Amino acid sequence: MNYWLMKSEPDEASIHDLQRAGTLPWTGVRNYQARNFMRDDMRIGDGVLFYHSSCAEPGIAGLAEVCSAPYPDATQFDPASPYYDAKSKPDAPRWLHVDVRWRETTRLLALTEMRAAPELATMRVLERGSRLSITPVTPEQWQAVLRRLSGA
DNA sequence: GCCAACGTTGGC
DNA sequence: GCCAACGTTGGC
Repeated sequence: MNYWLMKSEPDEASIHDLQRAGTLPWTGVRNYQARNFMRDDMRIGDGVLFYHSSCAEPGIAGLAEVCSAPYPDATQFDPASPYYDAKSKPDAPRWLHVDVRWRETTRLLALTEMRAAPELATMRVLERGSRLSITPVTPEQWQAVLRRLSGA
């Protein structure tokens, strides 16, 4: 069992969108490191910290879980999609993704609070210059986030 | 394989 | 909108 932090712009897909939909395909990842995490290291049932980015109040907005094996991202073959990749061929898809299932919409654990929390200081997403949309989370970090969200 | 130019991310 | 950080591209 692994844990992850996954960034989404709430304008594109918020935790509320995920709650409504139940599950969503995590389309649009166009970074090799993030893709490799999904392709090589994610397992069904892995825990996901759902993070809102590029918005007024960035931070962790809920909990989710990986609910599919990796499979090709259809948007890479769609010329009308902003995620279209002309160099990717259907017989050798370059981009793939997993599906994610809603678990809980939490209070917002704001980025400012995350930065101020000593027990979260090691989180990859907080590293200077970190832009990766998917980062691994340790079991200790996961537990620390849950403790903080439960107000303990 | 180097590396400059360029593009993107994302907080502020 | 700014800009630091960093990934990607492409000429050589």
